[in-house]
Amino acid sequence: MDAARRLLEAEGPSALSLRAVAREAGVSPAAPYHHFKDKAELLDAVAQEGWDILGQLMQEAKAGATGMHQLTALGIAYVCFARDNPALYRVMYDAARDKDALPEGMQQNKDSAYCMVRDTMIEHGADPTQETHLELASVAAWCGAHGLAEMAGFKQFDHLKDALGGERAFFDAVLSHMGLFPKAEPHC
Amino acid sequence: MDAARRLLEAEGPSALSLRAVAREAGVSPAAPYHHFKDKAELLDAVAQEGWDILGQLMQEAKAGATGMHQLTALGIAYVCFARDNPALYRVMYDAARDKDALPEGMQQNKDSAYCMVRDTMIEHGADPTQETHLELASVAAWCGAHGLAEMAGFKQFDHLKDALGGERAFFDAVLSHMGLFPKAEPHC
DNA sequence: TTTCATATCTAAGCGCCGTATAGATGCCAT
DNA sequence: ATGGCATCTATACGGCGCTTAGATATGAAA
Repeated sequence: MDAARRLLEAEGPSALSLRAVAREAGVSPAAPYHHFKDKAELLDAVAQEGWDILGQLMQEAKAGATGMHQLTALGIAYVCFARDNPALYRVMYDAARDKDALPEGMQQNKDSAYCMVRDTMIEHGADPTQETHLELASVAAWCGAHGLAEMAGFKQFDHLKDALGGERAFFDAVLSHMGLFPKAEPHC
Repeated sequence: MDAARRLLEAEGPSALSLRAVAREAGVSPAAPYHHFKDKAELLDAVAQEGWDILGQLMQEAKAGATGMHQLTALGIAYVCFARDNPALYRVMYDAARDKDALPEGMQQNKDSAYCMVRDTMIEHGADPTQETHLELASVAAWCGAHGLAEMAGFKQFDHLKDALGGERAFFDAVLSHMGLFPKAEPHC
């Protein structure tokens, strides 16, 4: 898995073949099959690690903000993670797509990130008895952040980033345009 | 390209190999190379067709709504397209990602869809002189719709769809939670 | 009508991929 | 000392993207 993460960072997701991972780890092409059922299971494990790391980053971001700004901090942390680890982020979503159910650990890590959004909304005014409305708001926030995360790297937006004074400001502006994220404090 | 589209619908994007396309078309594995430089170029062509179709659907959706609801109609049309053509939608974004510049025709088709959002905002009150704000709003709407489009198929949301009385209502609710899309009219 | 360029295709092969099988090696508890 | 277990290798199969070399048809020019 170390080899897989190394390869992913260095060469991107298209270079992440089982054989390449084995080469990087210095073992034969068949060796990984004694640890993972198939390639998908290896990718699942990498993805789960990714959700774990993302969860920690979001936790830290939340701790570094106050009030409703915590929500924006979560969103920014989410998008920055995707920008800094584009290949890993894609593996994480590829693993989640086209699957009836996620592997246990991955579902847990993913849920914990989602629940952080939900909990933050409750802590700052959302009515926890209006379950449907609360979930909708969380899902909308998640969708918005995910959409921005996927597009964050598009060259098309470079002039907007410049006009706003940086990528960070761009993320903040887009998120705050979606009703759910208040404009962030200027620091960090 | 007909063979490619057929395969894409029938077997999903992972089955879309050049050789499979050639088989489906009834020619040798090398034949496609006389029409496309490589596999990516074939996928680009398929993606461009996809943007074209999506643009038409959005145009029709806009024509079928009035006032600010046109914006929601665009969003719903976008998300429904992704739900009905998940494999094609992925090819479209995979072709757009990891590329410095899109092929000419694809960029045009993609821009025309984007401009429809922008224009609709201007037609219904957005100030066209505030260029940056206008673009931000359009980008935010695009991100939100894309995020929802990618997650539309997640099993996790099934209970929400049920609670709201259908997928369509779910899309509408999520989009309207993002500040930019007013709640749609009940029909269609 | 012959000739020749062009478009389209096939056949064969390269190296890489995911995966399966069979067997080797080392370690640890009995 | 022995047997089970975890880990690994060697080898092979078919599919993949792609390349090269050569075949076939078509249509314009001579």
